[in-house]
Amino acid sequence: MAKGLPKRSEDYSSWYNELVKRADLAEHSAVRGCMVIKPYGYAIWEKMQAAIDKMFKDTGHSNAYFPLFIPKSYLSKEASHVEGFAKECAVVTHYRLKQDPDGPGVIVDPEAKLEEELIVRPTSETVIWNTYKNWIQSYRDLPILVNQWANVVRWEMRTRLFLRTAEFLWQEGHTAHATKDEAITETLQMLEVYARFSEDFMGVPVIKGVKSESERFAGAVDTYCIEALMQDGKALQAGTSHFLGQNFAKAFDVQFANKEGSMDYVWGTSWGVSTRLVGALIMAHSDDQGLVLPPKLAPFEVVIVPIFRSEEELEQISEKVKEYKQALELRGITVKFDDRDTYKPGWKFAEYELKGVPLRIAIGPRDLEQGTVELARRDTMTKEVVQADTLAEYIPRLLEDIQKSIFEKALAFRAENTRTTDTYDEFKEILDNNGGFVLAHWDGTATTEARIKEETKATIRCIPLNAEKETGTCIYSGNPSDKRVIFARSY
RNA sequence: CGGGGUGUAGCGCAGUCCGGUUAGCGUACCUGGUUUGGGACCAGGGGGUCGCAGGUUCGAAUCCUGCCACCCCGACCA
Repeated sequence: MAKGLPKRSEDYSSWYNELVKRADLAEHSAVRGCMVIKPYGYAIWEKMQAAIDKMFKDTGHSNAYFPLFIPKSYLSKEASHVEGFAKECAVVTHYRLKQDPDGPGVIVDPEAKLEEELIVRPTSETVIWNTYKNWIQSYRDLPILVNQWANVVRWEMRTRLFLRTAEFLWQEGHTAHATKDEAITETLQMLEVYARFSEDFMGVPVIKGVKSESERFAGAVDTYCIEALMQDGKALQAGTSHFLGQNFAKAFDVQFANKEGSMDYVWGTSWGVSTRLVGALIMAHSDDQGLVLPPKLAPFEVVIVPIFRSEEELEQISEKVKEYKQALELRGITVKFDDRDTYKPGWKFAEYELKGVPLRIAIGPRDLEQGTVELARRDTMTKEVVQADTLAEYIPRLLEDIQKSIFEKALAFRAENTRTTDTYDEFKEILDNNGGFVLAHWDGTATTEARIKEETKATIRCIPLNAEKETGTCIYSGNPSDKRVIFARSY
């Protein structure tokens, strides 16, 4: 039977790629480095968007939209920002095509060269700050709390479905504030929003922290992040929130008259999460059977599979199913009834397991007689027969339980794969044998960080916000350190 | 851009070393029948510029030359 996925434990990479394709989430496009997100995969992203967007609205943010193209000169206004992004940008140089005089097809019209090249946005700080300059005169215009849902392009050399593609979908929030404190508060608030989303909706536990200087966003004063651990022991940065200081305000000359009547530069933040979260979701929970989706993000939470021999039997079942389905939908549960006669029940079972549907109800003649249904949980792969009239009551609780236990399983996995060490030898041994997060002392220098990265491929994922003060010595240099940081190999 | 690999039916592959009828297998697809509580079975059927271009040869998926594409590992990164 050639239907199974590659084993997760044997070849994580193939397992992931196969799963993404077989669960109908996405595929590589013919266009270099780009991805086609298929309807089922996109439905998950839409669920994420809806939940995240609501959290933004609840914290006072509004959506807006800024241009896809950035004039080259904008990008060069903030020195470190350019340096960070210049290498990976797509550039528009012409605005017209014409018939090829030497044959069929079209060529770029050399007459139609742009005066100034346009960069396809890799991120929008520059266009947005250029716009904010016109929006802000006085402290009364502040704060500006804006988010945009958009696509961005980064010409990555190597791509992986959802985790790294040349074009990806994301949201980027860009806020402007009158004071430093307010901007920092905003930065941390949004980090908290991301952490809550990840844990409460995705069921993925994360560590909140701040990036070391070398991992910092180009143009930021501080980059905060949430770091998640995948099942292969590698870390994944799931979201970032940047305190920009006055860097972009200075680069774009965004000043305002403060209460005291003097001019001051605006303080900024930016923060984002992307379709990479779908990748995180897949890698955090799925198994050899396929995807495991937390109910809150599943395109549908329950699938009903009828088991029938004849048209009449299907009709009888369908009648009951309509009843059950309605009762569940009244409770806000999304239900899909798959009454196709072109696929057999066993095939459907396997298919919905591959797609990670949290709960499956099977109902056949036997159940009709006894007023029962068979309930199967995707996360634990357990089955039980329950009285149909208890469903409306029982399923909402069960879904909550699934949501919770998926998170707890991931949390337990992280706990098992988080280790503490004080020696470099053990550090290397842990990375090679177990992977996962390694808590170790670091002397705070970029040199040490770079050496460790070079020798072990592990990077400092973050300096945890809740790190306890603890004196120790750097595992690499032996120099003093006052707290442990998190190392891991990462995506 | 460096190192390795692969291009043959929608997908996965064999065949290439050592050239030889009509290019094959699994799966998917279509038709008919029997089936249906864990990816059904039987029978029949359709589907191929063998990555592209050129060359060698009576004859090329197979040998030679050039090109292209994709994948994996590295550098870059949400």
